[in-house]
Amino acid sequence: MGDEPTTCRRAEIVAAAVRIADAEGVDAVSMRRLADELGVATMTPYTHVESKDELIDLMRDAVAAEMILPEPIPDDWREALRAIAHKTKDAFEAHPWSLDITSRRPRARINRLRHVEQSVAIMVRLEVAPQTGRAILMSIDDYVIGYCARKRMRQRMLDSLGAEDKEALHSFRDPDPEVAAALEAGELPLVKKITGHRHRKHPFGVPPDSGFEPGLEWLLDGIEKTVGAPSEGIEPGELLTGHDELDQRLTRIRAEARSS
Amino acid sequence: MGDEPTTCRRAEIVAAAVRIADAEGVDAVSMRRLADELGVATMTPYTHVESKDELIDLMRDAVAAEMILPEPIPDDWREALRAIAHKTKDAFEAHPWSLDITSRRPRARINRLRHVEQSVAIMVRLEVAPQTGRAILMSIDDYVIGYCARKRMRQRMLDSLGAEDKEALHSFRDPDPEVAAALEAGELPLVKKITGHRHRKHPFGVPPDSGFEPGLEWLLDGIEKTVGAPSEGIEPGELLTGHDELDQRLTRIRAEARSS
DNA sequence: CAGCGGTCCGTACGACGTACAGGGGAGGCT
DNA sequence: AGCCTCCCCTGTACGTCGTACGGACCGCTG
Repeated sequence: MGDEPTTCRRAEIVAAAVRIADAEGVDAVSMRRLADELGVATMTPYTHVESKDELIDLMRDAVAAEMILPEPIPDDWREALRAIAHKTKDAFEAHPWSLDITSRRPRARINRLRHVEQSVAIMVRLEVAPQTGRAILMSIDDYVIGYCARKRMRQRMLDSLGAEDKEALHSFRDPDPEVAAALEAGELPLVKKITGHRHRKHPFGVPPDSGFEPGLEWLLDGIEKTVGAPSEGIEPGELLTGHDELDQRLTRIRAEARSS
Repeated sequence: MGDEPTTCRRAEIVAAAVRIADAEGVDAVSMRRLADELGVATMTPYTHVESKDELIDLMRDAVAAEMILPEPIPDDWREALRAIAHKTKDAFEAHPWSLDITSRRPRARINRLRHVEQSVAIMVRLEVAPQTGRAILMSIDDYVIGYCARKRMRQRMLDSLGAEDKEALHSFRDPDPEVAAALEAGELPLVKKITGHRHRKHPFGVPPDSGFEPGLEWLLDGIEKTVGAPSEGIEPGELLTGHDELDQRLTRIRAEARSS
């Protein structure tokens, strides 16, 4: 008992996969390439990893490890949430591929849970209602994820423009026939104005990123308005429980367990 | 001139692809399956669509079409932004697969531009500084995307739990050896409390969704604080221009075009 | 009539995820 | 010692994917 067996092997495999993804993009991560990287036969990784799907899940959790804030966490709730948000953003930006892949059967893994633990700890000190605490954490997470995802797409747009630049003239007037027609027809006047009325450069510019901070601060401002008037205190154990179906089931099961 | 050729064929192909994705998931969308759906040979769709990558881009733009708000747009900026945000969320939720796929070379397509046009129109009436307007739109977009992406992942977690339920006992004690060990060792006390201390059910519950509205309203609250004190008026054409590299280049090019 | 551009088809190739049937070595039994 | 069992590793093989390519057909214009 307590042998913790495959763990270190898994960790090596995942680390190799992350290394490949960082260096060559996530498309380069195939089981064969991964096995090569590890110096083993093609099928060997399957001894430690259930499927490629699980590998993806583990790779994403490896990124989640970098979202964990080093202690001590700031006392001020706003500063603490901001720090976590930035740390999360940095992790995504360091491994942008993690936004391009999704596991078909994701599970709660250790590093994501550690991340949750940290966040919940902040809410517990805040003493807001459970639902409010949940909503605060999730809204911030959502914003961060969305920001990183959109920024990632923006980067890809720039990359593909850059690639087409080399082909010179071709890129000028090959936006998309529908778009060109719409611009010509006077639909999209604002877009047209914004991107320049002549087809200089790509007929649409990729708008500059307006940054991470403004949205985050607005969100925190809005939250502060709510938190300013705190409701009754909470039992931490209630923090993530609520009133959807699964949750009711879990609550019921737990109650039964307690009474038996 | 003005023959608008392949458009309708492309539209049919994309519509078929969307139909398959809605009914059977994106993984079912292969070029062979798509060709079957259309009653043509495997390679025929390639006559109208450059690659599968472009198909993905077009499929996502098809979803973007559903983000467009029917006129008239509310006069109140806050109500208008809220309406667009909800419409966007609804579109993603109607086609959740669009969050699972990414085109490697995305381009600005007609429906996304129409969506941008609508959003920008609201900002123009607001008369905030260009950078502010951009930041407002992007922060809301980011939040919506993040919310939908996270909700999507949550759904998949529930699905896979449901699938494992059928396998009865197996699902109870097979969370992830690392997670089990951490819970046992007293790391993650809050997570443990939240999810029930015994391994009844999965040792972690999937927390209930706290909903779309709270975060959106907080964000709007924060924005309202900024908008309340408007800066100098703007020229709409400047709205999406700013100070990153690409943008400076575009601005310069436009200035040259104007002075010549 | 020939030529040509656009649409459609069939075959074929390389890469992918992974099922499956073995091989070999370490540890616990008799 | 001999044997059995379990685990880690391996090689081959199958089905599916995206798509390159060469050719067939069809309605133009010359």
